[in-house]
Amino acid sequence: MTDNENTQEEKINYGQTIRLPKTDFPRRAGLAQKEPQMLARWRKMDIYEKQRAAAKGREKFILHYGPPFANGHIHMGHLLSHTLKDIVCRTRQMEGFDAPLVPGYDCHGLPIEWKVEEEYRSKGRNDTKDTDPVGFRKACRAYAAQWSDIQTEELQRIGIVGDWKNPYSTMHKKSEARIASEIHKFLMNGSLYRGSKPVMWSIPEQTALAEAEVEYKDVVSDTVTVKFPISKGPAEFEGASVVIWTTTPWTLPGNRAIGYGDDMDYVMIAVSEVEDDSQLKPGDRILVSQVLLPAFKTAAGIKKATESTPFKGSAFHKVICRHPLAGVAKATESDIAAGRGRGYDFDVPLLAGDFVTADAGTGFVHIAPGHGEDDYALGVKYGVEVPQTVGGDGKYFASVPLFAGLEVYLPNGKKGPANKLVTQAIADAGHLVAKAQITHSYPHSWRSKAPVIFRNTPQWFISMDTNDLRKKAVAEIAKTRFVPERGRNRIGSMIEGRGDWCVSRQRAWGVPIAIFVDKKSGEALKDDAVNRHIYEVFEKEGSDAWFDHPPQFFLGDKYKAEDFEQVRDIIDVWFESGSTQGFVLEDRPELGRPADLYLEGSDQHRGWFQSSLLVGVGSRGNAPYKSILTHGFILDEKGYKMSKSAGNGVTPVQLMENYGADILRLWVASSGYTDDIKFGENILKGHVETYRRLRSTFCYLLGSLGEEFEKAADDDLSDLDKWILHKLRETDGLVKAAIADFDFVRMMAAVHNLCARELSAIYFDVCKDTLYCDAKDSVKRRAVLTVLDRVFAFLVHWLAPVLCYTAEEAWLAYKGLGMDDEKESIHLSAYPEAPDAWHNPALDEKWQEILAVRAVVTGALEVKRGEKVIGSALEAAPKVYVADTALAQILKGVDLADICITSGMKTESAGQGDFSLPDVAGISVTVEKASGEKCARCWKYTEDVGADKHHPALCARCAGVVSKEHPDLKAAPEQSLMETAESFSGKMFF
RNA sequence: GGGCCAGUAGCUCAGUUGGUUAGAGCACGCGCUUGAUAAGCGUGAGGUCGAAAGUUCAAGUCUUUCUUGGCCCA
Repeated sequence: MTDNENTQEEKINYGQTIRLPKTDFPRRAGLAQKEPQMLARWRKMDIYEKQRAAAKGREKFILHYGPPFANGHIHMGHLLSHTLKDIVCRTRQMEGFDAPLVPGYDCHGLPIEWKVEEEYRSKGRNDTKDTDPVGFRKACRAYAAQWSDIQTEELQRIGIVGDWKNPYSTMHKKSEARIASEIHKFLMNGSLYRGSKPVMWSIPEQTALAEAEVEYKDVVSDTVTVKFPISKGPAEFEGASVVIWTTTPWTLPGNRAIGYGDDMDYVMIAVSEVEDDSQLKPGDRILVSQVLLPAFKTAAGIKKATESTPFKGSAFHKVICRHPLAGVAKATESDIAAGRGRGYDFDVPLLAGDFVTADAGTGFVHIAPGHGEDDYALGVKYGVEVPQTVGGDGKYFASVPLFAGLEVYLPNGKKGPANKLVTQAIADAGHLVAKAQITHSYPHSWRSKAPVIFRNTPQWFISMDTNDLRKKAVAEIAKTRFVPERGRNRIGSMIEGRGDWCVSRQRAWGVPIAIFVDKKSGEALKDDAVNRHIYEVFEKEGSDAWFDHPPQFFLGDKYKAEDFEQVRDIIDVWFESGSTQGFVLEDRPELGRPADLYLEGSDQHRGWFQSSLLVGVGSRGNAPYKSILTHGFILDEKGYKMSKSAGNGVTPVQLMENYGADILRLWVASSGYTDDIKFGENILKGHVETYRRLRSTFCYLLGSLGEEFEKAADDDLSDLDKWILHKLRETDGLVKAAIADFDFVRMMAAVHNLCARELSAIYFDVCKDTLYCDAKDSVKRRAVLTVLDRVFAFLVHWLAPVLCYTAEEAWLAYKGLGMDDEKESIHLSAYPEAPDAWHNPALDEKWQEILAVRAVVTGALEVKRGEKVIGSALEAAPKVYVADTALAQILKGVDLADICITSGMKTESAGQGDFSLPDVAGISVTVEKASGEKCARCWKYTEDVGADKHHPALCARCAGVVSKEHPDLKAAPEQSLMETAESFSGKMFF
């Protein structure tokens, strides 16, 4: 080689003659900037409407969207739930269903009522929800509307495709009319009844309070220990007394039972010596918890007593006591007329309660069913009377013997005389054992700071059993598909164990229980005509009408308003949400009932899934859904519950601005929603890496597919090409199966694995030489391009439901369209078909063997690379020793050098190479350096470099291609490189 | 306190009816390439499967207890 030749060769940059991938689809995503543009384009082209039009007449897949509460910005939970809904709808739509999504908002309810009250106060307004209910409701409506709009923006930013121009709302007039009429259905079929229930009640505010409206503060309370003499029971208990301890003596007139623990240990003591100031006498026999006995003796002033052997609480089964005030109240005629003639002469049964503990007191719990949750539940369970003893004004009702009209608490929230007088009465009756004071935590009104009382109030209930609601609901659960399956058990046990549904709330912001009660009979008015009238008025005016018009307006001519009480309670918001099956599924023409799927967080087993089931079964006889999908909750990176501060610290909106919605969507799709999901920026960063791989796969495909080419015939595909088609079909099968199971982790894993293993590491790598260096129109090259085209088609569709922005971007790049296009969208496209002809398990098996050989070769190359014998694999020409003749035959049929990207390859049937892998038996490899020279264009070492005198630096193959495709380009000194490059720029790639 | 559920490499997940040495991708270390280059390829190291006991020839898988965490209740 002379110096002159060298100079000439260096002038030709053959790199200009190879076809490197080229595309406008950038490797760096820039999602935060690009996504809003894409979103604007989708809105402009009205993608949702286009989807509907494209899918018109197709079988429907109906996901019923549960309404988020219109109060505040969206949080990570919304992101999870909505993204899952979106992925479900998009996959079904691509499968060929018409999958509409109608979003909606839950607009009524306490939190909004609160916020508006707060606004009223901060503005110093004098009107309240009581003085101007309609004005107050208007303010609530405006508040909910404002947040609905904000959430609409935020949810769309995630990429949720749905009817955002026309969402449903629980506060629409039609919705309110429907909600009221759903209640009427329960009224008419006899399931709705008026009962009573203890609620937390604030006397200064004259209102019931929800758990969220109370705060617990330490207060000093009077405590009393009281004897209840046993009146009926086993002989050994005769003459003995049970003792209870309570911090609310004022509830003792409401006592109707005593709770004990079945498995707790009790003793009977006989008092023999007492302190001077003790209320007990020698000879008294007392039943008390064994562990609490020492404390009891101290409290009661007992010096000496004998103890029985301990026994279990189950011994108290069917034991009856007398009330400590029995026989004290004398019945007058007016007492008898008022229904209190018995005084306190009733049985006080001992009942087993699982809430009884030996933590404090005596091991017996005083049960006043009108004054506590446990008490009420236990009372109802055993059919014990639930007396009403204290009114909303904090005074005992006139019907309460001895204490009628007495104040428990004063209107200013201070203690009334009740505790003192009740205690005195019991002492007078000889049943007070001890009194004291303790400091303990007690609920107070969050607003007035006054202590609350538990009091029984009239409420409206839907019976679980009158019309077999429970039984039918359980039967419907058996017919429903649950994803994951354990949801069935969870909701089932809740339905089986739950009490009647309390649907009334003493609130201002919601739909009223629009019914009338006959003042004489106390019965609710059941008249279809009245109900219809109410419905029609609500439909026209909204449920504000209930507070706007006089009762007579609704009652019509048939009834007189003065004979009826207009119920002004508000319907439980859960009942409203349960009614969406009416005003959304049934009323929206594009939807239908039952829905194919309800999808929400697992907390909705008690919430929406249950309320929808009960409304559906109670009014229509069946469940409103065919299947239920539940997802877990979002935890922080350590697996702990998201704290408020952390939750507020990172909002989906901020994350989308930093990472892009597609990254978050990928995180959702890649996380197993059947359990709780951990979230944090480090976790997100992991998914960013996955995104990069997927994106760079798109990038490479688009770069290769940018040119026009004639598709190759099936017969022209190589075995490797066909194997990729087999893998494509196989992956498609995995994707479709995963979609059927709503298992998006599996779906993404299948797609990502294909990209990383078969495509990037094998096919793309192996085919580079063909794509870059072979003649443009060579069959081999066109075959690869044909396969890549298929690969792109599948990949972009597989990913579109998850990476909705990126897939669209890739799709537009593929079609050569820009953002100004308003017709094309991957989201209007269906999954491509993978022909059965691609299925080729025999070929797959063959390639598994070939790839095993490849693994040995790359292993051997790695050793030589470590020894600095070679750098690039193209510097090597390994010898492969194959003992197995069948495998040797297979290897003969393929170009193993190409597959291993080496310059040469020899296979030997006998002998032993230097390197082998324990997992691959019968294969060994010796790496030798490739002979010949390095081709300046394809970089392979071949013996035929320099065969073409015009291109002395090229191998025969490359020289042929260059001569044909670039006839002007010769190793001629007068032609400049730059001119050459310009002469084929433009036609080369596009 | 009760009901339901979960705990497999640093991270995200597989692990079929109990059956060889528990897998994948990502991250990490090392090397190659510099013609997918804020890319690509190869290769290596990482797990007492939350803990303990039990059943079994054999346990990530079945049983019990404990522990940590979650949801819903009380």
